[in-house]
Amino acid sequence: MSLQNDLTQKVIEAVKQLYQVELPSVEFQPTRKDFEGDITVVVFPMLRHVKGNPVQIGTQIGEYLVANVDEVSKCNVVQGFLNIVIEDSYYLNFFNSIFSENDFGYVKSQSDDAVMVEYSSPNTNKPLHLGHIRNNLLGYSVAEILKASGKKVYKTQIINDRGIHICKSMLAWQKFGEGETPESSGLKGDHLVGKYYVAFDKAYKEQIAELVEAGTEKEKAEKEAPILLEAQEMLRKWEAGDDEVVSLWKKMNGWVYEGFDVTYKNLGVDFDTLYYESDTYLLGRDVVKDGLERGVFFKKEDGSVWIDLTEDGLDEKIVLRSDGTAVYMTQDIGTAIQRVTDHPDINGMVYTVGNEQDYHFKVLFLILKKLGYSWAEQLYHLSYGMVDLPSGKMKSREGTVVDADDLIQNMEDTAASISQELGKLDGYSEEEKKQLYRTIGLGALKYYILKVDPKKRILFNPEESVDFQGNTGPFIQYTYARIQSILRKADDVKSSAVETSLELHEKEKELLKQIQLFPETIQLAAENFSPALVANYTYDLVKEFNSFYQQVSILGETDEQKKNFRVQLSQKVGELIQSAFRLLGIDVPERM
RNA sequence: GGUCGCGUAGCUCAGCUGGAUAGAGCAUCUGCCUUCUAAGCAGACGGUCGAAGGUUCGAAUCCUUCCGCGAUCACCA
Repeated sequence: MSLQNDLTQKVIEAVKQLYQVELPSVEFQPTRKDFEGDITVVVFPMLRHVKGNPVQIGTQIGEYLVANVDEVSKCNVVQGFLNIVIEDSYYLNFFNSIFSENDFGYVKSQSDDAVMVEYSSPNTNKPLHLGHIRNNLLGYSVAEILKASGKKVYKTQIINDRGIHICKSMLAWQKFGEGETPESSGLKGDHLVGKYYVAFDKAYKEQIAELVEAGTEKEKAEKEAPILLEAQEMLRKWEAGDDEVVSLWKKMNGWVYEGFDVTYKNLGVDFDTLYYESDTYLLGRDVVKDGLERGVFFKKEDGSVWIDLTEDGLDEKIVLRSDGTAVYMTQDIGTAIQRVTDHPDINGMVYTVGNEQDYHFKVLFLILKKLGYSWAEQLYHLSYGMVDLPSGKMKSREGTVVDADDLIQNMEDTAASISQELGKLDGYSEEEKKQLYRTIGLGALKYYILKVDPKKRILFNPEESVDFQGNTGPFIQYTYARIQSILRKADDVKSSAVETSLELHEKEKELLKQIQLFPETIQLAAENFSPALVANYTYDLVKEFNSFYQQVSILGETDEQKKNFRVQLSQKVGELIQSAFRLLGIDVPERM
């Protein structure tokens, strides 16, 4: 029951009365700041149904609305735009109706269907970096937004714990590690394993160079370097279940998981269920065999199995090797089906994976559709742009990465030094301060990443670092802290309803309009899988509040009614900031 | 070469699926702290929305072509 719906009916009614024509719809937009009014009806589209000049039509409709709709106090027409002024009492009524509502804007009833959101899904041979951070923040936030829009959500990740990459780390550790453990070296587990991944690559490159020196062709050398052959042998042993290899694998993966857990905790992300590639990599083969019988797939002479997607504008794609083993695609088919088996209420999945895999997911979704799964219509690849450095792509092997743990620490340090300079934290214990620096540092980082459209690539310049002023997380957190300060001083916040006869200040009215937009913002963000919409909404809200705060005295107001309303309004804005930021996984501070 | 994505102020980004004079932040410059937190507010400066056509009363937004950047086209994952 929004104002717009009401007005739509009234405008249709007006046109029917005036011109005996039934309009299919009415187009609205917020009134531009330079004109008087709150909401604007665009007259132009009506010209298809009503003959006449737009100004005249607008004027007549406006007169009708003023006469027949209580909330409309006056109207004016500029060109083909009918600007409508809404009564203050309408906004005050709206405010009263939501004031005591918790989590205003969230849909509280939960759908029966569930959505599974996959994100993170790292390899277990190296620590997480800035690219993973974008992935994690996006996935987590989209999951929270979907929840707030009324969906049941499972958060998951598939951990790529097997394959040649982890064997490389294992082998290098065996060769050069001398028994080093996280305990013995004090190194975080994932960093320790990553160190040996880099060591492997170094040794591998040296061997290639030696072979080339001795006259081998480069391409051949890359395939025949002894250390690579050893790693491949190790993978074969792992697949055969060799005790020694498997136990080393378990040990080193264990170190990595401990390290990841710390990073996830620092980032504030979590998962409901986990899948491990070592459990799922064999899945999918039966499905392919079944699909082969049903003619979805076809077999080539060498025994490999393919799907022909040329009619869909794609190519042929392999789904089973000639030796009968699974490829990446087979696995993903199997895993998807497994997930629905495990959680029968799933009707839809979101895969948070970089845009370099656009093609893979296009194919995957198409295959699942062709296999006839009803839920295959509800799959979405949350594709995001890479995070690049000024020097180019990040590469773990070459050490040109922005490490996740380092970056988080960095942000906290910056927050700490700014905070200390400002010196507003008298009375805070060291522990409280540390907590606050973390809140602000992470707030800056998370907002910085989430405010941009997922599709766009981000160029991250470590030198310039992330801002703390302007359109940033700390700016919004600061506004929240200010509001809390007011609320602490206004010890007697009345929860009683506000008199609807109050005359609104322009800034108050703008704030109320912005508040009204929150529910639809959440829905829009959910439909578009875009945390950026929530971030930008919050920024607009906060800007509006700061402007209000600057121009209007809250606690200094002598009229008790007005003062009480302003305090209540501030409180509500604070709550909104908090719940919007919760959707982004960002905390808000009581002081800063 | 085929396919997909991106291109808006010096820099970083918005622009609600076609509406009025394209908006913010950073940077530069100017004001505002004996009054609720100046990580703030108010203002100035800054644009042929990559280019050219087309559709429309109306285009940054939709269509076509071209240019630039990126990704992808593996019996790797």
